Amino acid sequence: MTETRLRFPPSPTGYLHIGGARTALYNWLYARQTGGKLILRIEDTDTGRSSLESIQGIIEGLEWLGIDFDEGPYFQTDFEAEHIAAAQKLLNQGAAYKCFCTKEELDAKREAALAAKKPLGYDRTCRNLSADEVAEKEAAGLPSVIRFKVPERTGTLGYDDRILGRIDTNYSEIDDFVIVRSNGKPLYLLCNVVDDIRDRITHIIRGQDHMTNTLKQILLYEALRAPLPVFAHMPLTLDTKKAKISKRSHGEIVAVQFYRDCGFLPWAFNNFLALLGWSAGNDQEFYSKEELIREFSLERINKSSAIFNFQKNDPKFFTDPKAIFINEHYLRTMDIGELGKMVKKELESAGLWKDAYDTDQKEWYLSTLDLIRDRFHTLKDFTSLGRAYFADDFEIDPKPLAKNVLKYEELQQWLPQLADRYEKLAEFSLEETERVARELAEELAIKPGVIINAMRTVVTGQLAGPSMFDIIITIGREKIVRRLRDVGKLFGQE
RNA sequence: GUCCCCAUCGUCUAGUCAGGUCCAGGACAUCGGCCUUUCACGCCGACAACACCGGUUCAAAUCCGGUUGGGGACGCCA
Repeated sequence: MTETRLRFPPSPTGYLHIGGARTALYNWLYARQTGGKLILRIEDTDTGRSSLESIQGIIEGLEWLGIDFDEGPYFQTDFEAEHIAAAQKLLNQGAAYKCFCTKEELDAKREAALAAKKPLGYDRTCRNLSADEVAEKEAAGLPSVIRFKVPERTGTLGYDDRILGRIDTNYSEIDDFVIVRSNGKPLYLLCNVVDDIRDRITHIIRGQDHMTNTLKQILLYEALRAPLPVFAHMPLTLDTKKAKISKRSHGEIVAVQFYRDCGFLPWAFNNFLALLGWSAGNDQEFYSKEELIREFSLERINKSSAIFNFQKNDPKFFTDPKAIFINEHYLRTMDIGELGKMVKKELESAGLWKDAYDTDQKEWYLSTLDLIRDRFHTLKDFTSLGRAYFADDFEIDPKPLAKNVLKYEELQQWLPQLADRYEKLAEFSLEETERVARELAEELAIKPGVIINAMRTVVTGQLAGPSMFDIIITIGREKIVRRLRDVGKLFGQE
């Protein structure tokens, strides 16, 4: 069997969004599974809309996800000569023709057809122009485009889609499409095929929005006498109103970059994306990279489109809840050393990183992460909710402040009292710190919870967290004592 | 308007090809409960779907037809 060769051909007109990322992922998965190659090709023939920043953003997005390619990036505009040569070849062999209809004429016809509720296709006005007529128009300086001449055939044109099954369409439904602009620049339908032929692409996995393009492109393959690749049209990703996801109408919530910036784990996001439209046929929902590569199959991709169920304005579920759930799962089960590297970057950019965390304090650093990660949703939480573990200048959440601290005036005496006892403790251990705290509560005839919860808020700034005495040991005697003694500050005193 | 694709809980889905084991299973979310110094995890439980109508069959979520609904395409964009 020949090597499988797949490609991901984004047009650099914006950032990488989740639909594109999912397409890239499925192509990558299939290439890796079959031991084939994945090619990145930047389709920048729309010079008006393509931008360098966009190219950069797309490559960064793929890098972040860990979707690596074997060839490229190639740039479509580098192969313009080939595209034009192909168009010329088609023209010479009578498979294409020059069309002198102006944009204005075509727009008017389209509008009229729309108004009359008639089909919108090109009416083939220029298809049967004689050589003399063409020469005459050219002599008059009229600009022309090159159109592909859809063969005059009865019956249907079809192909076997690896996801959808057999697809058949009447030839009469296919328009004579433009392959070269009047300014001489080749267009997508042609470029894409010429490049795929040159790159020896064997499998084209792309969105269902390309289905009509596929029909036209099959005709191009035939006219160019090239073997047909396998086609697989993936379901589209829709928004909660069931409209196609697009950069323009949805903004950052659909950008891969947004998830990177929100502290998602790259593999968790891939895992989520993979499940948006595919399942192995069982209940498994967490896959290692190796497992997913092994289990993935085109045939098990769903036919129906999937909704990216993102929410907004919710502090916890700021996107699809399932994406967050999967992220949380990886956050608390992944190798702690790996997590340490990721959190390091977060701490660094927050100015909280200490080099000792990589050396003397490495053990402390990793065990602290292990202690606090259970309650976190993203990598960002380590520097926000978890700030008190790495710095002294943390915020106190107003809610627990009112509920656990300000409610009891006497804490201004109790907590410093506890601090004194902790300071004198011979053995600053889990058991001893807990015993002393409970002892104090008993002496004061209050519930241990009052002391413990107040302590949590004062020491971590949070309403919730790990077991209080684990926190005490982790943060250490000195800081604990200081923070407990400073409780008065919270009551607005000095 | 024309053509194409699709149709199971709010969302992601299993089951559909090879009809019976499905008064439809799992997960997320939601709501209860347990656990607990808090919160989370975990565990237990609840809520919740075969779009509709016909046909075939002893039997249909599964096969067939139609209807409805949703999506996509119809560019000198990609």
